[in-house]
Amino acid sequence: MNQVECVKDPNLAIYQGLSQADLLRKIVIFKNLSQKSLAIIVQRIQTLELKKGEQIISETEVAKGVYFVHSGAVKLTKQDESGNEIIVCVKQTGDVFAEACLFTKVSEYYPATATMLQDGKILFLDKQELERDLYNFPELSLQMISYMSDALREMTSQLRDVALLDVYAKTVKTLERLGNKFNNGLNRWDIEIPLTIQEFATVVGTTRESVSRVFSKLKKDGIIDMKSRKIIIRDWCTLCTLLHREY
Amino acid sequence: MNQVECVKDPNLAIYQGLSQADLLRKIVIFKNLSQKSLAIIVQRIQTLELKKGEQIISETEVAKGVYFVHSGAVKLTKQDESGNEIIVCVKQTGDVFAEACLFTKVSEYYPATATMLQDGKILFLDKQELERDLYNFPELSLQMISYMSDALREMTSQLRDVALLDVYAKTVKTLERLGNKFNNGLNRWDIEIPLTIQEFATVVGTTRESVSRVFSKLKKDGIIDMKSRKIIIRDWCTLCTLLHREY
DNA sequence: AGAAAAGTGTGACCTACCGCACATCTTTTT
DNA sequence: AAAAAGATGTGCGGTAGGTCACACTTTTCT
Repeated sequence: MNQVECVKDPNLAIYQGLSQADLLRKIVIFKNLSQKSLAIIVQRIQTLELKKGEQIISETEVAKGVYFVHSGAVKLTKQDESGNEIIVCVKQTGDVFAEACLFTKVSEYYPATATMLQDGKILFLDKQELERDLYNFPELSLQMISYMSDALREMTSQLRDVALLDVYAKTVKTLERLGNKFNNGLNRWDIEIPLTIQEFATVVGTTRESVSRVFSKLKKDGIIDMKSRKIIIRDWCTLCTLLHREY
Repeated sequence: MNQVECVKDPNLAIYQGLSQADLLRKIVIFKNLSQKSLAIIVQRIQTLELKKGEQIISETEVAKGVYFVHSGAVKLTKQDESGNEIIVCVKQTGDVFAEACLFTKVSEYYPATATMLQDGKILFLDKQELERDLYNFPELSLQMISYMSDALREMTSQLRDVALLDVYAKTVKTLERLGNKFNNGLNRWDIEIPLTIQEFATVVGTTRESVSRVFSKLKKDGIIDMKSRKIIIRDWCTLCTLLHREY
């Protein structure tokens, strides 16, 4: 684990078979795969170094493969006809995205647009090659099914929240959800979410202004804070009580 | 809110031996499985005959297995704390549900509540047994991944619609979506959707009254109709143009 | 068939929140 | 360091759509 973080020159990793296997270990669905199986897959992986704001894939583009977040964070967005945007999901180190393009017909588009929220490394694997790997390594298939189970489950909860809750409740819930996701170091204090209020609003499914108003209150209570275009959760404990206390 | 009168009788499970292999062929993920593999799985399948309105699983219940719709239709719902309900998804002949419980920890709940919309046969397979089958039959895993891909993709679109569209647009889109789903016989005319307006409203994520108002217009234009607590789409072609014409 | 239960249609409020406007604050660029 | 670009805070209508109320229709039950 420490070795992974020690890679100084990213380009070096691309040519060193072994160290790239370590890159893959960061991805949940590869974590428990045997060294042998991994070695085979590694050869086909492409690594992309991307900067904040750069677009990885677009929902208007034919799906070519599946992506993995090695480092940094990624937002997945969808638009309606009039250009309004919603962030469907935020992906983080270890996550997979565009997995919904697997086993679809070749002309199918990507399910969403993906954009970097922070600088980071993204791994790419061609659709057909991953499909073959899934066939050859049953453990990998199971991991994938497990991962998709979680994704589906989370998405149904999100759908319920978006449809039923008011802006205040949705905002707090989204803070909890993303807070959990970005609580890397297990430090319960000062969790950073790399989103602006504008972006956060599109996760919640509301307007910038509405979120801003809710945030004003939360800031006053010392629960959250903002610094350099990130949201910082200062008081996780209180945050989690907001919705559960009786009215 | 309105509690469902649940008559769940496990004794209704019928074991029908070999002819059950044919039952399984109706399910998308089993369709292309070899006769041999299928024969093994069949032995563990349980069949439930259920009536309209009967509850199959609840989101407050520990997940025991995965279900398949042999006939009839099923709604999957979630509730928030105050009892408001949303229909997350409607499942039909060939579909799978509760698949999100695969490979989760044993104490995990079902992701949603499932209730019959029409009389029908539901097949059940124990979670652990299906997990083992997935490991043993790679083709089955691939089918499952493919199915979950579609589910994920559809869900992201639905999330976008719920968050961004107004009631009119959401209603029409939902009619299109469900129309496609229930257009069994490929007859483009008179597609029946086995939902009341009340239920339909919870799919759309709005109130009964709002849907009723939109439906009034659509009925006046001869696009839809209602008969015996079903929605009937009379003019599919016009329905599909409603949202796409310029304003 | 008749009663009870469930679902529907529509008008009249009422309110949450969207959209606009504009000032202010923060970050990036040059 | 100044300028430009971007993000945020907040007041103020306007309105889509939620809520309530009640009459009416359709389905189910006995």
